Amino acid sequence: MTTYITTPIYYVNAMPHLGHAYTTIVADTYSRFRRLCGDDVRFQTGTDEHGEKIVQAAEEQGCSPREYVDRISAAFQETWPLLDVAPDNFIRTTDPEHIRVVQEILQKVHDRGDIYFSQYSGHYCKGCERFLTEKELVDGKCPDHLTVPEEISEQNYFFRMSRYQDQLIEHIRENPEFITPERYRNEVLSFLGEPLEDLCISRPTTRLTWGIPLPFDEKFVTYVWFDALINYLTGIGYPDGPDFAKYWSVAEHVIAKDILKPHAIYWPTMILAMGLTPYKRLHVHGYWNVDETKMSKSIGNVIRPAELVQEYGVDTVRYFLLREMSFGLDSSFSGEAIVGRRNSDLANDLGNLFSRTLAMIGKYAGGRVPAADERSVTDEDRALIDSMEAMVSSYRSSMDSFAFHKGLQEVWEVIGELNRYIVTNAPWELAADPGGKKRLDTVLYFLAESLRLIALVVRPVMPRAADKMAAALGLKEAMVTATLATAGRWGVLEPGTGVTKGPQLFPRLDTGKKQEQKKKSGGGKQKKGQDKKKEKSAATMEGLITFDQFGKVDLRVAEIIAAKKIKKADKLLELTLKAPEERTVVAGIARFYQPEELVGKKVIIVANLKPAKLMGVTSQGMLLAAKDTDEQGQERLVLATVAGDITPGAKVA
RNA sequence: GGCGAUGUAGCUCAGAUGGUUAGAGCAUACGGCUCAUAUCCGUAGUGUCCGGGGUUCAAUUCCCUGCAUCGCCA
Repeated sequence: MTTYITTPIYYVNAMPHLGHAYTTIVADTYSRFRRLCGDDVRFQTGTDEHGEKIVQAAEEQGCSPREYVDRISAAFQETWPLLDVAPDNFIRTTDPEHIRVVQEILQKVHDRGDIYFSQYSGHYCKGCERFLTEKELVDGKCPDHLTVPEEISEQNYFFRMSRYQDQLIEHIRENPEFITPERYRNEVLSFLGEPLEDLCISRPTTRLTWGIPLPFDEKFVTYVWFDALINYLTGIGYPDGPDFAKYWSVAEHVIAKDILKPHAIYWPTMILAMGLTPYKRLHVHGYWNVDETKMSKSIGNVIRPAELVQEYGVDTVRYFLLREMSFGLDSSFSGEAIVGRRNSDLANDLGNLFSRTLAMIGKYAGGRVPAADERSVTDEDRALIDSMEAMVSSYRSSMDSFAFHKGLQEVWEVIGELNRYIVTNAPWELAADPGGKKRLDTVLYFLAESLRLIALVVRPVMPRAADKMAAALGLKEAMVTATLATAGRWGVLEPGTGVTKGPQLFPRLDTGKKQEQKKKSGGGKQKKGQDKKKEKSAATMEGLITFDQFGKVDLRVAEIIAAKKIKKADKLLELTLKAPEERTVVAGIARFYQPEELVGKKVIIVANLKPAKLMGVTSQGMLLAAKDTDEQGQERLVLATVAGDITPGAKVA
């Protein structure tokens, strides 16, 4: 079998973020899974580098488009190894070979009569890089960019997409797996219920030069999609590379839902126009919401993959992303959720299972996997074999249909079963019983063999952890690179194999606070309930607040326009602030600041603090200030302020 | 405005061609074990299955309607 899996090529107007990481980890995991199934796999990702926005971004940074795209593209290429993502090919739309093939295809489609020249005019929004319809305008402005679009009349080349509409509808109807999950297939079909408009595929060089020139008209360059989508072909050597036919016939694309239309409609019609067969499957996933709001640069909650890996480790990040999101739906991302998964699924369930099993083989069997004794195999043991084999097969079908969350859930079900198996068989009791040796050996073999299977199926998701597991189990290189066909069944582990416990697979993630608490309790045994409770609440509370909670605090810059002492209060000053409305705030800073030196200062206030009456004056908010004690034991206090000039009332966040 | 989806335990979600006690994980409470990463195992609880109406012997499940959220389209 052969597999060709792709991510979209990422537009280089942004640095890699969580969304990019998820799509790419999905594709990487799938490629590793197919290799585990013994497939010949080709996995491709890359960057999309042409277009107006790139020119603008480059200008803003004072460099050439070329320099700019090289830099951002490099950032993507450097990110993937950090996530243990290993593509076979990284393609760039500025690669000479790509450019050559795009031109070849344009010429071909043009020759077939599917590209025509036409004039039109409309409201062009630079921010959107497209023409807006009358109805889209709000007060004559682009609703997204709040700018008045330019009236542009121009001639351009169009791709006759409409010609392939019926053929596409038929293809989607006949191939239920063409677009998955089903909701997106329905969405596409519903969109195709209306007549398709032809696709504008060019930009005049008077307006844009950073693009691929049309081979049949040098006064135009190719517009984004026609250039970008073709990467899926150029990356495998279209039209006559030796591997092209082999990989194209099994092509699968992974995308986020925001680029469904280009991939489910533009792309297949383009392929049909070239005389090729459409890709095999399109897998559409949802968004990660970060702390209840969508990820967005302006809110500042962009998650950087590299930072995540540094904080939680690559295996935990990969596991979390794949386990937490039902493929196709949106999910929420939070530090709390990732720590929860790490501690309960990875540390408590899986890590501890390995730890206890390997420790027992060390202690009770001299560190070598004992042979199972045929005659002491029980019904429960046979049921365990059934469970393990059933797990491998359902895991396989879940992973194959991109239900990663389900596949992992199935693996964790047998992990739970194994933890129960240990308790019911109590190897420590068998070890204490002089006649329990044979049964003990059997139980230990069953555990070790089960762990081997778990290490095998977990590999596509957590390659590093799988390596550690394999090493701990003393597996030979051949077993490490084994496939499900050769190693995905019971009884492969050879008795006598030497195991080593090694370091913890997944140490529990503690917070500083929790560790402090541990020290305070002196490590001594306390009343169990109490102690446990404290530990747990410390772990969940962590002393951290969510972005939402922080967002509730309305911090603003305020200018002090008047200040006076409050009679009979030696610490308090009554301040009149502009923020931007006028308000009165009472501040306990009289010992550190004279009223006159404060006027004109721009300070930071909490604007939505519940008003309070101090010495008869109502205070609407509070000032932020830092306080400490100097070497002489003198208290010092300094008001928090802003580093540059800014309008009173400006929000601080 | 049109089309569609979703609304189930504190949280994240699964589920039933309509049929006696509606599920899982996490969280919570209690108990047990000691091989293990203060881990593991067991027990317990909670739900007007979004509101209202209808069909039916019977609806959370089907139909209609309302509300809320979201998506696509215009």
